[in-house]
Amino acid sequence: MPRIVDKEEKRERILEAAISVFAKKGTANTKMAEIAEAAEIGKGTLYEYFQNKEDILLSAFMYVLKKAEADVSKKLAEVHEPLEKLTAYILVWKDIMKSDFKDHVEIMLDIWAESIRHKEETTAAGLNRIYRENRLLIKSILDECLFQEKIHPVNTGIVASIIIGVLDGLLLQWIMQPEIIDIDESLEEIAGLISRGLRIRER
Amino acid sequence: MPRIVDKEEKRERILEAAISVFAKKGTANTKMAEIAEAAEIGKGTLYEYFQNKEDILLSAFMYVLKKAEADVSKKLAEVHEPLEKLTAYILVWKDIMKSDFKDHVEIMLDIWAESIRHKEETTAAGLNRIYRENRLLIKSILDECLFQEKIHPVNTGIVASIIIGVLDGLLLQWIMQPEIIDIDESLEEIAGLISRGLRIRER
Amino acid sequence: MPRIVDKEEKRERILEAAISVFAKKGTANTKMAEIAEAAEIGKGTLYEYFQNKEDILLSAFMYVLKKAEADVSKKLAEVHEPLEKLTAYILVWKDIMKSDFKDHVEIMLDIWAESIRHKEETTAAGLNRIYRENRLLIKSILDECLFQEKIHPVNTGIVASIIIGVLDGLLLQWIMQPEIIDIDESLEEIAGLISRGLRIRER
Amino acid sequence: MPRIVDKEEKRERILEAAISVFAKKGTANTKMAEIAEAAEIGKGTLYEYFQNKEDILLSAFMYVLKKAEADVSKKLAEVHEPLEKLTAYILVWKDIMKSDFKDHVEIMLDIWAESIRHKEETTAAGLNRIYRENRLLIKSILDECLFQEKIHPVNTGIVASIIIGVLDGLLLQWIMQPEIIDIDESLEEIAGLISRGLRIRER
DNA sequence: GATGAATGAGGGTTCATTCAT
DNA sequence: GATGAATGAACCCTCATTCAT
Repeated sequence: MPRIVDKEEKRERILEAAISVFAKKGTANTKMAEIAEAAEIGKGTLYEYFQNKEDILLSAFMYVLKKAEADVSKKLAEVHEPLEKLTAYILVWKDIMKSDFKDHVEIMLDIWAESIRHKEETTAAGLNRIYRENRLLIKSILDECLFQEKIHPVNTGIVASIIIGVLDGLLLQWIMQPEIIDIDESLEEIAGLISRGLRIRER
Repeated sequence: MPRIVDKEEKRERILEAAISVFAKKGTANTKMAEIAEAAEIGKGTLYEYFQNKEDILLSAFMYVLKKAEADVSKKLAEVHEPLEKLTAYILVWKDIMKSDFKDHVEIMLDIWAESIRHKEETTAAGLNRIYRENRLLIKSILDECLFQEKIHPVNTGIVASIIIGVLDGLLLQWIMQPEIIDIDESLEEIAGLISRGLRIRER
Repeated sequence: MPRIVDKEEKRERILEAAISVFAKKGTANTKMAEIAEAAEIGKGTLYEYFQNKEDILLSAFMYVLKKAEADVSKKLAEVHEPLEKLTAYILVWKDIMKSDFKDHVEIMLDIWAESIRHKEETTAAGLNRIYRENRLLIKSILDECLFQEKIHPVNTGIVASIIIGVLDGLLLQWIMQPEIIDIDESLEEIAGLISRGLRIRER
Repeated sequence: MPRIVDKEEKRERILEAAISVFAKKGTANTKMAEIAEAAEIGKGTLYEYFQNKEDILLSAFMYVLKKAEADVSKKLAEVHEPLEKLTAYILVWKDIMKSDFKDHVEIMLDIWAESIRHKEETTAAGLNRIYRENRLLIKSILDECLFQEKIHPVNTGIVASIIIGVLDGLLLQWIMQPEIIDIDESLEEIAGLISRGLRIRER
């Protein structure tokens, strides 16, 4: 009997190696040989675990998102008051951003760019699903706030997009100019703005 | 000196052709031959006007930004009241987004992604300069608002980042899912949020 | 010594699997993995029974020829009159052609092509031996006919080549356009032509 | 203006180089780099004239056949008596065989083998067309012989197949064992056999 | 003995760039 | 100045073979 290998675990090891190379070189400039070298396996072995480069890229992307999603749901489950949930959501993203996600985001940009062009295909579908799910999540939190009369009446769907948008947008600026953007202070300011903009002041 | 005008004009014609191909295919998947064909010139001629592919990409990028910048300054010059300026800024971007800029943005994502990796180089420098300038522009508007006691005391630099961020972030979502994001309504809601969040209510 | 029998039998099972894959895909396009799968064994096991791909190909070829040769000698042994032997020879080949040999021939073409280039090597030697033996077989039949004054005086060696040639040639056409070539009628016509061309009419 | 090139002529130069390499190495073992080297051009240039390796192979094949076809029709045009036409047909093939066609045939075998597997595709279609056309040509000659009562009544279609078959079959044997097969004598014997087998003896 | 995970040499193809005309 | 024919470095992927278990 041949070598026994935990295929799933090795697949993840390869993905993590791939992600670090993608992040450093850019997806288009990353050679299969480099991924193999980073994963400390032979070039050919990559093809035992993935169909081709595209498949590695997509898988890396999904891998990153799954991890982030897991973080988010875990943190949100700890909070119950809806307005606090909103704040919690923003703060989880702050943590994710400040973790190794920073590297990951660099890949996501490549995939974003690619997705925009191939709007119908699987990669784009994955990204779109993520956005949709996050919008729905935030919208449901906002709806609950609204139901409990904690916030002014607003189009909660649109505000959800806006909240996601501001997180993405700040992330971009921070990635490009980390020395200029103070991510902690910025996200607190956002939380404040949203509070003041949305919350009904109790007297 | 008509020669020079001709040269410059042809360069721009090539850039516009390049942009449309970049937008359709993605910068990495765009071949020099395709740019040449779109510009209705010979492959070799490209090298009379640009040093190499990289140069075309960077030039295309700068070309797009210059146009957008010109739009912004023209519109802002028409308004004088600082809070209105803020609204005007947002609305100009709405117009830019809804114009052919949509194609351009798809290129910018590629360049964004590339810039993030080559933080020190010219391309990234260009992008960073744009962000810095826009942040400063908005900050100065906010500072004026503050000086005139139109808004609550906030860290105007950070709020500037946030405003740019939310515009970028919404743009991304809109590009990917134009049928879901209502860009007009969203931007109005943003204006509202910022108003309510910042403005000092006169009695 | 049952071990040896098992080994030999497994070898043949592998060969038959290999032949069916070679026939379907062509020798050059057949992968070792495909042979292993068809033989329902592991890839590595192939190398327990054969030195390498080349060895499998050559062995498959020899295996096919041995079976055909056995058929021919068995049938010829049943006939004794020399002119009838000639007809019998042709008819055996008709049966062989119409059996699973059709698949086998597709392999032989590959080997033919390969043999032509490596005229000195083993594969070619095998093929040449077969041709030589068959020519000699037919020549001896013809010589006997001649001795018994059943046929006109001809160069029996050359006529032997011609008879083999026409069988090969028809086989090729039939393989390629089975719906156009009626192999039964054709071979009967050949028998007729040879008869009329060679036989001395008794009065 | 760039280099001016007779594309059609260069294409043929490449084909002839390709044929000589195919003949020496076998189609499957021939590397694009080798073809390029033989044609004294760069590897990339091959792709200016052909879509891919397959295309070169098919084109080489057609090129060979076109030349042979031209030879045949030219020779047949010189003869008018139908029985002589038959002999002429056989003798032209003898000449073709003895010319550089020998190399070409080695390629044809590869294509034959490949065609047999891909019965529906273009390569096979080309080969089948050639066979059909040659069968029809010979059949029409035989039909004329029959009409002029020069030969016994036979199924001319089948006899046409047989004649082609015997030429192919002898060619194969001759290619593999040129020192054993005397192609001149063999073809004369064939002509004799056909004569005696078909011709009505005038008294 | 049997296996299939691992490998890397090798080959087809692409494409930015050059340069003769 | 303009062109596109020519080029070859570079890269993705295949697959025969090895070898640890």
